[in-house]
Amino acid sequence: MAKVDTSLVAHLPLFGGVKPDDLEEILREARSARYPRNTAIFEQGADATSFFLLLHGHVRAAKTTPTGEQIVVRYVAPGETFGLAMAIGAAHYPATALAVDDSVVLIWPTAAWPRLVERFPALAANTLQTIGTRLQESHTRILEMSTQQVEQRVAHALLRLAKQSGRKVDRGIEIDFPISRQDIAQMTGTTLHTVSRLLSAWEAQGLVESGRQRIILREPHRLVVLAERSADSGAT
Amino acid sequence: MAKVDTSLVAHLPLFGGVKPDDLEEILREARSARYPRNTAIFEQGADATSFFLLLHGHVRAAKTTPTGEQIVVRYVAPGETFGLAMAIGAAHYPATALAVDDSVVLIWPTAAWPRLVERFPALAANTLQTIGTRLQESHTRILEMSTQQVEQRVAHALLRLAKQSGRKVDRGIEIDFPISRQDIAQMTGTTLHTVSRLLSAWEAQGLVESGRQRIILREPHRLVVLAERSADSGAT
DNA sequence: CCGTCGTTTTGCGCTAGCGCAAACAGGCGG
DNA sequence: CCGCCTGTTTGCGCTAGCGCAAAACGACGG
Repeated sequence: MAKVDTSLVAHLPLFGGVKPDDLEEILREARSARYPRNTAIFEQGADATSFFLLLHGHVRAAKTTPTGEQIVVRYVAPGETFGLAMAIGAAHYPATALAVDDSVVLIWPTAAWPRLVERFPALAANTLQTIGTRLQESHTRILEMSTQQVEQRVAHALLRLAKQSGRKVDRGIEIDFPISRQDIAQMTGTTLHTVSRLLSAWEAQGLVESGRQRIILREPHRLVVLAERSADSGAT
Repeated sequence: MAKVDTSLVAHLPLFGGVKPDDLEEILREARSARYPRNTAIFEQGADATSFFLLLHGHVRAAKTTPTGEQIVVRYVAPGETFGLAMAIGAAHYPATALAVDDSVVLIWPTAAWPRLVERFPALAANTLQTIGTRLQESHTRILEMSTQQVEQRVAHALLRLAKQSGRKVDRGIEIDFPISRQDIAQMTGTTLHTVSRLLSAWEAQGLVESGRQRIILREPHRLVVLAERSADSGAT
């Protein structure tokens, strides 16, 4: 079904140390699918029947509390895997995945994972690496939430998004997918109101330029300074 | 050097699916060491020369910011691995490990990991599982920090500690290692003052009993109720 | 038994950021 | 072109929890 050229994915971390022929075999087990903007790829709590590799687009992974509050776990960029519930021994997806942009993914059945790992141990090693990196990032996020003010956290979040999915435009660096104030609030543990106020203030200072689900960093360097600042003085 | 009986560790998750003979071989590569209470096992930022398996005692993994603030990443219980920097592709330890109680650990040189994984792929799979679980827990913690009040977070933290390392005593469940108000604050993203106030209030209500680096949950069930509560009424 | 040091308790004032509410704006479908 | 829907902005008041400070406590070594 899926006719994916190996050269498109061979360089991805997931396939590091995998021989071309093997890669071909691995890809044979996958199918590809397209998800239009704002469609769910899987829901939190659903059976983890598949795992995914994002080829194009952007996906938001979000976790919901029993009472309905949400946090954004991460944004998935092209080339990254997601929905790896099985690799970590979970039978159900721990989060919801939503295509925030028209997206194309490769899909493997969860059931294929044990066999693949046995035949190609590099997959396990690479995945371990990936998950480990994410764990690190989670810890960093916890550290930030524990020790930094909202302003610093939001600045860091924007800088990270720009680094991961920034597109150079004439005015600066634009975050390359639709993202709302609410989303940013859910990444940083604050409210959309506070994010809105911050962005307004930053816009007035020429630090950013933003609109509906759209943010451009005009002066990344000044934003870095702001993000680094510990807990002192106010506006310029 | 280390004469560790395989039967002591064979049942641990890390060695799931490893044959007894293989286990013997794996253990031959390890040495054991004892760390007295309040000694560092490794420091954040140091070269990740070894990885560890805790046999007895308790270890606190903590991360420090450039400005000196700390958070507790987790408490390691006997049977758990720690210092897995290499498995996740980090050359340096991302946190500091401190023996909070007299502790005994098995130590493998980081350099042995690739070879071990190659010979015993189950190790990689098991470690992936472990790291995956920790990632989940991190996300849960982020969710809590984003959506819950301090009181709920502290209650959850205590319940988790009790579950992981609780010892049944006549009065209730005691957390089985020395832990200060400050430590709990660093686990929940608050201050030792606030934790102290909460514990005082809970003690007055007979929920807990506590002293210097010592906490006993007297009414775990009522604490669960408290932890679950969303954001409403006050004291009894 | 006493002194010392780390931990805990508690009071008090303050403020970052939340919560609510209402107005506003931009893009899309009809 | 109009109306609607979703996202954004902004004002206002409030409070959870922080930060500082000081005192009390308790364990341990000498």
